Amino acid sequence: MPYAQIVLPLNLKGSFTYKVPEELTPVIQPGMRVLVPFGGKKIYTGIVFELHDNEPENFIAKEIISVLDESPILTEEQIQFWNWLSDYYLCGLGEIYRFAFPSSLKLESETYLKLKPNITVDFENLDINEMYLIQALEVRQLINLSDIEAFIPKKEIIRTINSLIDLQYIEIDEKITEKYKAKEVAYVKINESVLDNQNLSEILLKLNKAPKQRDLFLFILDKQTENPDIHIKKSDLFQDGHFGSSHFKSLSDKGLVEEYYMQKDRIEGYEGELEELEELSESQKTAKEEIDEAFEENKNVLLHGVTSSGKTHIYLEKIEECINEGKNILFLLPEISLTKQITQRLEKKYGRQIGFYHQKLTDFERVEVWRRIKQNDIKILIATRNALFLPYRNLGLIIVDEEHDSAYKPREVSPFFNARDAALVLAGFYNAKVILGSATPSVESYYRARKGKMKYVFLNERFGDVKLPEYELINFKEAQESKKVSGNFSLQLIDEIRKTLDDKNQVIVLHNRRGYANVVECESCGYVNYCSNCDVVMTYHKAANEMKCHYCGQRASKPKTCPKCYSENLNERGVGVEQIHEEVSKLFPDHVADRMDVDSMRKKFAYEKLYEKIEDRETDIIVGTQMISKGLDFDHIELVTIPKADSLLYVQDFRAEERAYQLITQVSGRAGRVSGKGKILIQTYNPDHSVFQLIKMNDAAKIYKYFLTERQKFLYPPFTKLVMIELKHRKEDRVNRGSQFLGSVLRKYLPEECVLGPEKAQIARLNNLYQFQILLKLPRGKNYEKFKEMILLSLKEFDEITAYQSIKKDVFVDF
DNA sequence: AGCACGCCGACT
DNA sequence: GTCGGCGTGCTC
Repeated sequence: MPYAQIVLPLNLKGSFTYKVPEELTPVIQPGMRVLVPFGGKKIYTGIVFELHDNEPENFIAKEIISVLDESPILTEEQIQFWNWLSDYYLCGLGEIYRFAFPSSLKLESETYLKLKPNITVDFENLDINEMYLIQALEVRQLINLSDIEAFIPKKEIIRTINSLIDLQYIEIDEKITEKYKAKEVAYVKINESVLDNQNLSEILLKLNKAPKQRDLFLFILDKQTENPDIHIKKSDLFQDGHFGSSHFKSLSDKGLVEEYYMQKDRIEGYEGELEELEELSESQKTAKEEIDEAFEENKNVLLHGVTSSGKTHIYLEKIEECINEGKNILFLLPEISLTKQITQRLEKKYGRQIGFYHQKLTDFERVEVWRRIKQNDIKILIATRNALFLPYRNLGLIIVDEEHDSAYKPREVSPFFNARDAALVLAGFYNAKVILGSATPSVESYYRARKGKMKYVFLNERFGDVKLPEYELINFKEAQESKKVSGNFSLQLIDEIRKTLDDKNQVIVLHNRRGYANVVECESCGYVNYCSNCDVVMTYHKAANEMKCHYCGQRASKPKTCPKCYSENLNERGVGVEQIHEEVSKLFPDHVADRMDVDSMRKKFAYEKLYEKIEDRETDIIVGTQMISKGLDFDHIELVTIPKADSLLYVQDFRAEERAYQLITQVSGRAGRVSGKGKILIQTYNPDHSVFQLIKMNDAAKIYKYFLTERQKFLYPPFTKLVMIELKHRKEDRVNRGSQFLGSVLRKYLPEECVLGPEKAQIARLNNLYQFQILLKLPRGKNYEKFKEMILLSLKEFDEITAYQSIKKDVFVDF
């Protein structure tokens, strides 16, 4: 098989064909990383996806420079998974590769070269470039590929390196990886196989000739048996000068002890005792049995458990079972800041078998987790969506917590995929099971479960007989008419808050809109402050005293007079959370009201500080955006209020009502977690709105039935498949015409009623790019695959027009 | 995606 | 006279 299909970390579709040099044919395998030249002077780390012997017809394949792995870094399951993602989400393998791998695992021209140790170079047979490079390496030891450009012509670089690697003079240095190693602390332990064999006396006998080594061995063994959960720092061994590192090295060479590296802060968490699980309540037991049944039938599970029903508890049981079967677990969360509770409970029990993987890790930390996963060193990985790409072995269970959360499919980063749906597919490749958990499942998952494609498990009670909170609707219109209001608060609402505060309990006020005022408008001439990069009005932030664009982040100072007509009558419209916070502070001057939104939480540890403040009950009222719906599990919050609930529904999105329901239900879950006397006050102009009425009834089956009926009526998912194509360009005219053209091509291949648009995007210009959208509403079922091929065909036809090539296209499947 | 090549305007 | 803007084409 002298040819290989290589995926490169570029946003190009498909793979590239390279020739496998003869000496590499015995070692190369799909899933391994290789170094390949690309486009004149660049070198990339690519991945072998396929080996074959079809000589390309239209070009001459370049040769693979070297193979970087001894065994495939991408498992077979991952290769299947990547192919699926690429097919399903219409994205390139290169994009997936880019996203999936930590950058140290895909070094490019930043890759460093070094001389092989102990070599004698025969300069006679080198050409001039090769000599330059060797000489440069003798002086500098490490050189990256870009540096080489300074003294070797670009076109000669690859050939020169190639030839020197062939001659065994130089090699690739993984310097970047090693550079980070210093940040970790070395720990030591007795080799596990030694402990298993139990033939200690034999070992000690052999060590008798080396008393220092024997003592050291015993010292480590002692510490380890004393408390198996403790980690022994390598540096501690040598502290009193009794042992030296050579003693340790000898032991390590004999295979008796080994060292391992960990981040320091990771270990500090779980020095406590092991915690046994509390027993499950009756309803939890039933739920767990239902899950067991489902797994036996090879079905995945949607665990719909109301807030505080103890879903985590059930997860823990399943995790334990899974570990006992020798399988590993992936625990997915929408964002890593939510790990607190689950981590605390798991760490006590599983200690060093837990790993974390998320967007905030440094590159080296990511590589470290890769290594540990590959070595089967992590049993439970707590992670965000980017962890779907790790080289798992033995994966037995994936838990997707808060499965409805939109953080599972962010719109900003390509490739665009929904981690929840991808997890289901990935699990399939590993023959692993999935539990999707949520108090407010997405309509799609609910439907899937109700259709029998997954098992639906409903946990309808809070743990420990705690009652669910009660909902009450306040008619703000009536309150206004009878003059029983103060600002945005009805007197009834104020009264309820006061009562709660008088009882020394805490109150949450939800207002899901950042800033102080949405718009600052000139009363004389109507001027409003637009962002210069986007077609969006800027929001006034009083706390920071500036105007902010919530889309591109641009900031500007707040005008004192109208920049157009110099009038001083600037009017603020649209209520933001800062304003609600201000009102609350004025209404309850004797109580502490804190604000929680992305703007006030930007400072380091701001979140932690506020969290503690709430925990210590130094804060009485927490005013915040949707941020407060997550992770705030406190015992003394008894009242949740939503003064301007209508704003949750005024969003132009077919999921707006679902989102509103989810947000309201999630914040509601913060109330009365212990007392069972939680109360939710929804203040609205439309108390008769179905969504509010249904929330008040607190009947999940009914509200999902309502959502599903609406979706069916207007042909939205889960009854159709949505694909959205977004086109962007700096020139409005260009992208306008381009999208018209693409629209006409799509209409040529797809049924007329399936193609909607193109239309200007809701934000017509973002970051100086004009955006147009085409929405495809496609039927589910067999035809869908055909239609998707038609989409690909249309995009290809579109790409053939050179004038449109500079238009950026993003395709969102399952929009 | 990145990069080279090539063709037009505003500068030492 | 050139520097540098970006439109276009190509990468196994």
